[in-house]
Amino acid sequence: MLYDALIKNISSSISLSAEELDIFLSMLECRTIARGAYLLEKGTICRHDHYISRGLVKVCYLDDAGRENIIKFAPEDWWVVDLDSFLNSKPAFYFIQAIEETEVFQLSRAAHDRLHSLIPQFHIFSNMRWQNGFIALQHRVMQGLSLPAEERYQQFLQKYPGLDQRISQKLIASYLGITPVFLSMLRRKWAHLS
Amino acid sequence: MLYDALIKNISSSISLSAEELDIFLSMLECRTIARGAYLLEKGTICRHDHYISRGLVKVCYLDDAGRENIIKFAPEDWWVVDLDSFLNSKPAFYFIQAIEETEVFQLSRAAHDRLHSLIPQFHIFSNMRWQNGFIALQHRVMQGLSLPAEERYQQFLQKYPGLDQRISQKLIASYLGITPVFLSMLRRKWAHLS
DNA sequence: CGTCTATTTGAATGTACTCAAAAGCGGTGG
DNA sequence: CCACCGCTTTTGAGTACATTCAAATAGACG
Repeated sequence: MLYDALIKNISSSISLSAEELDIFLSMLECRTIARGAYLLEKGTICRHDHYISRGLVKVCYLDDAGRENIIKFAPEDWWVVDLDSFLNSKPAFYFIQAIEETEVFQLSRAAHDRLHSLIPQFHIFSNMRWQNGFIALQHRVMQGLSLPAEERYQQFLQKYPGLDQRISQKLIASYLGITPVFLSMLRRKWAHLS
Repeated sequence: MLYDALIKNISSSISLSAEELDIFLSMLECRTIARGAYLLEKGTICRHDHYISRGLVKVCYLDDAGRENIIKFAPEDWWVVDLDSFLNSKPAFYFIQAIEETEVFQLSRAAHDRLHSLIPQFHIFSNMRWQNGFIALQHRVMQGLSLPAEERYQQFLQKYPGLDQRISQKLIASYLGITPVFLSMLRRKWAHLS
């Protein structure tokens, strides 16, 4: 069924009754966005939380020099939002763009709030989500500080298995915080060694 | 009073009744640790969540080369824990050490769980804490990827006002992900420019 | 087939590191 | 009070990692 993966996703942290599940599902809007289209544009307010049911998006920001930096990929079964913008109704610092044609279930801020007050279990779900998100992100800070690009690439492969086959090197380089030119040089070196 | 700052800290996200506050405070243990002593040692399980009421600690890990890297400072009024270790009873990857003589209020995992089931508002508090933590950390990932050391230093000053006066350059360098030698060179350059 | 973008390659440059040594500074004991 | 010890900071030289700019090549898409 359409919602199978999402239900499984939610159920890994909380157990909802059939009615509660219905309430939750009824709040979702389904949307399909084309390759290259934006789920969130920089400077606008992030009005929805998104669950990716099919496809792939990237979360990016532009640095002072105008270069695009990818802070996260979200393939199937990932949740994605600009948290600061969503919670605090601030203009988004990040933008979210589809790398492939993507299908999302989205939850508005109003629905999100209603959900938490109607079904307190969702507080637990949110807790899990952001605590785990924090742990994963801390791990990434650590890598960024101490590992050379070569090992960050390995970590990328671990975190997003198979994703290297789905996206361009340019995007991988942007995620790793190096230039595509330098990534290309590394790959040549690796090819030579094997 | 002893708990004033802590109560204010909690009250910024939730409103507790006097009884609830009593329950919370009664669960805390107060502890003083000497300069250089450990609040958490690498490899042991992080059994407490800590609120720093006085002093200053650092959260670090050792990289493959055995170098110490600081991922966060926690001065007065900050909370600090190795979340992954605390939640999942894993051996801690990080260690937490006092830079100055430090006084903490600590909450055991059992107390933490009891608190959340007795007073559901604490779910909201945790949510706030980790969502805000996530936002701040994401900001740090971003810096690590795209900003040069010089601008990371500026961000450090903003995040921890006055802390540069309290700690050695060695520690700042470790937080910024550069060597003390290189930081010293930067400072010479800055002094020359002004 | 032609156009647009991604990737590769090369050369020159810049940023940050290592190693080594000297200088500064704070605390301790005689 | 001074001398010494250990640790931090500074300085210098040489090196490694990653960047920029530019140009050539390869791929993808209409």
